[in-house]
Amino acid sequence: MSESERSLASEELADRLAEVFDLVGPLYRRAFRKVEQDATIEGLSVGVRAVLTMLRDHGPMTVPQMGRALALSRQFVQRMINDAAARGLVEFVPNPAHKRSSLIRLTREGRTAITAVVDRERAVLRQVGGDLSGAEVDACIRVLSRLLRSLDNVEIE
Amino acid sequence: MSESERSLASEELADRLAEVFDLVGPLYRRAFRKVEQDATIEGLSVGVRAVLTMLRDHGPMTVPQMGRALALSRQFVQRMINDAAARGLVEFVPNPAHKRSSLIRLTREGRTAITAVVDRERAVLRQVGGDLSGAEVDACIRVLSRLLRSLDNVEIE
DNA sequence: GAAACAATGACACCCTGGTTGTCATGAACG
DNA sequence: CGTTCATGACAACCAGGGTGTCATTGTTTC
Repeated sequence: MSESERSLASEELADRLAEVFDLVGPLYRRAFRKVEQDATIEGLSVGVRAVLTMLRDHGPMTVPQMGRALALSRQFVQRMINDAAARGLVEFVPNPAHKRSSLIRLTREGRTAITAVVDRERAVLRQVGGDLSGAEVDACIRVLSRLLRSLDNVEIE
Repeated sequence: MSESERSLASEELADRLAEVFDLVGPLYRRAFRKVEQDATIEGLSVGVRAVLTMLRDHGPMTVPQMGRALALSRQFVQRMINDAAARGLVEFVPNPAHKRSSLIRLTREGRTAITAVVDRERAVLRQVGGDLSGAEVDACIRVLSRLLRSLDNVEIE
């Protein structure tokens, strides 16, 4: 592959990736509203919903860890966690690694609540799937993950 | 494929799609910040940037059309457009179809500004592309489009 | 053509997600 | 140790974005 061909290809790829970003905005907003409608039934704000799902999929973690994983400021996550803790959805357990920063763990109530929300969302997604193949969805996940990781380094370079 | 197999498959597909959504949130936030840093150089807010790209890719459209396309309220889009118009980035041209609602069109200044922003973003994306294949990106676009469309109907059904 | 209805623009108000800044404290590490 | 780094707590603030309302102008239907 010649130099010009390569740059042409990466040129076009960049265009397609831009298209991906153009989809992410609207998709985020629509999903946001859907989640908002949906999670408020359990009395969860969008922010709380996000941290609870994180804990559900990832097991106990510290607040700063979650902030990084969700691309949210640690202070914001802290607020969400404090809120969740005040409602008994989440509890603090000692962290063997860092003594100051305790691990956050779902309580049984928390697990119940977030599971209810997520299950309801999954029910919607099941009908959505339609003719999408597993391979396509996998590719999508790979592309998005890659984009996510690359935006991490934006400030560094 | 038996009934149980099909439902198993759609069950699993739903899980993967949920994964996609979990990526959309962080990705949106990171991209948002990147755009913020980037577009403020031209003095464009994120909202203005969104409507200008829309006009750039799609040609002249009315405010309500853009609202639907971007999953934003028509009032919000209107504000962005008025803002853009006040700075001469955009102009109103008579709409043959609807007499009240004029078409919004990029001015030359607007095109210049948005092109500068988008080009700078593309430069970043070019390096990001890496080992992603065109097919993967296409699949990603298809999946996201599908999700977007399906969330449209959420309130209807 | 008039009357009813739908869509647009304009303006005001509000909510909340999310950041930044600061400070004090406790951990890690030379 | 002293210093530096990470965490929690709290406050202030910003801006994206929605909703509600009104007047106006189209559009439609009888």
